[in-house]
Amino acid sequence: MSDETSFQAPKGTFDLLPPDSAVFLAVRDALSAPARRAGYGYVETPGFESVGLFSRGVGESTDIVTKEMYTLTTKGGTELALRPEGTASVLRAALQANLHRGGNLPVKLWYSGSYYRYERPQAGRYRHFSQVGAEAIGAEDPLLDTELIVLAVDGYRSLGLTGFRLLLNTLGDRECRPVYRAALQDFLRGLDLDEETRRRIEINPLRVLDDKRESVQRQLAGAPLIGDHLCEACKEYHEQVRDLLTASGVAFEDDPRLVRGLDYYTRTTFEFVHDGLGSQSAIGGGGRYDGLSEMIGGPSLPSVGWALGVDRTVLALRSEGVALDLPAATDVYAVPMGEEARRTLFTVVTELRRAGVAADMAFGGRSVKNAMKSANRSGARFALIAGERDLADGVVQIKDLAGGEQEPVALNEVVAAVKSRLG
RNA sequence: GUGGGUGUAGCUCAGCUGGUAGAGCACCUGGUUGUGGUCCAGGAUGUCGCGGGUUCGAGUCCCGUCACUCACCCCA
Repeated sequence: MSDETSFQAPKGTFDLLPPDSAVFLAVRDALSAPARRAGYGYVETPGFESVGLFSRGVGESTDIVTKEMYTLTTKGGTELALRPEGTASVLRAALQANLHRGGNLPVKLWYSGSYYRYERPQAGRYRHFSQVGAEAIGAEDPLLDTELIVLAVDGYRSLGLTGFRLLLNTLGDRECRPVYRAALQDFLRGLDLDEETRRRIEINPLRVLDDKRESVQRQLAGAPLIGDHLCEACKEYHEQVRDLLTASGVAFEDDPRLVRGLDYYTRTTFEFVHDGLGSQSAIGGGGRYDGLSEMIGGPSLPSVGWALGVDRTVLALRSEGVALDLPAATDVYAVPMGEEARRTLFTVVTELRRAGVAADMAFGGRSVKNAMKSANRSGARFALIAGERDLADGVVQIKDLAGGEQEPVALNEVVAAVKSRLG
């Protein structure tokens, strides 16, 4: 569009710029706050990992691994991939640092960052996106599954989001899932499906269940469901999760077709969906992954976690018309008239900042009218105005920008006066 | 990977069956020689995405191309 530069953000990416960027920061903060209050510690892992971590962890048969990864080969020949999701990396980091041997399981971690998938962009789906995640590693306890779900719900609610639903399912474990898988395959092989889907039946038949094409869904009407094939342990576990959620005041919908796109999930899976994202619907999702640690070479560490989409949550908020109540970035804006005033007010602004007051001023020798306009736009509650006459009297004018009242304050009392007015 | 839609001022968009470009908002100046937000008056702004074709003449029609966008697929 613009000829100002010949470069633009790569396809499927977007820049976060003021003032909207403040909303993203606030959403990121709000989504992680419940986890931070619940004993989850911050973890940060590299933006790229060995390709093998994802192909083994996320699953060879998933679309994420087969066609959506950005891969690269280092000069030394190492195959790396930009991370398409967070769980595998976080578990790898925990294993590498032996966090699970500290004796206090589960290891609870939260994180936030950028993820990359090579897909065709569309509303709510980007090649570079942002998630907040939380993982509880090394404990098998329905309370923990419930805790995570509650934390996510609290995060959404704290933002004022109301139009989301929680879909819940269980995928069974290594006992009952293979039996179900075989039964499902038998059923699916008898259907009229395209080539790629037939291939999927052999590799990951559960994924066929959440195919959204109507031609496929119509044929799935009589498909065997995991619920009828669960072993006693899984059935019991799932019932407990359901009861605990209800007791926690969290509404959910049982969705026996909910599979999710990553292979590592076992037992509890869940997804937060919202209707305001165009064709995309998930604003967050997660589940239990009791076998993942072993899949990437670690010990048995039953775990559960989720990832919440920051961009998608912002879209969901917009679609609901929710405006976050963000405080103005600037409390006080200084408007100097003349060179001496510029120096004096700069000193005052610096003092204010050091005293913890968000302060800014007009730079570049602009006209008073212009500078006052900037003061107004900054959202500041007060303007500090000073020219030769004021400085001669040893004062600056402090003006309430909402009401318009203005009064002089002695230079050496400005910080105290501002602080008392700001409350 | 496969389809559809759209590219005109900083932004959102209008521009009829082709006659050489407009609105609102934003911006700038002045009314207010040291004061914003309201009001009034005035002002600047476009290779009409790019390339080619048809035509006396193309923002408008045709072809190509690029970009953006929505959907399939997939997921946060």
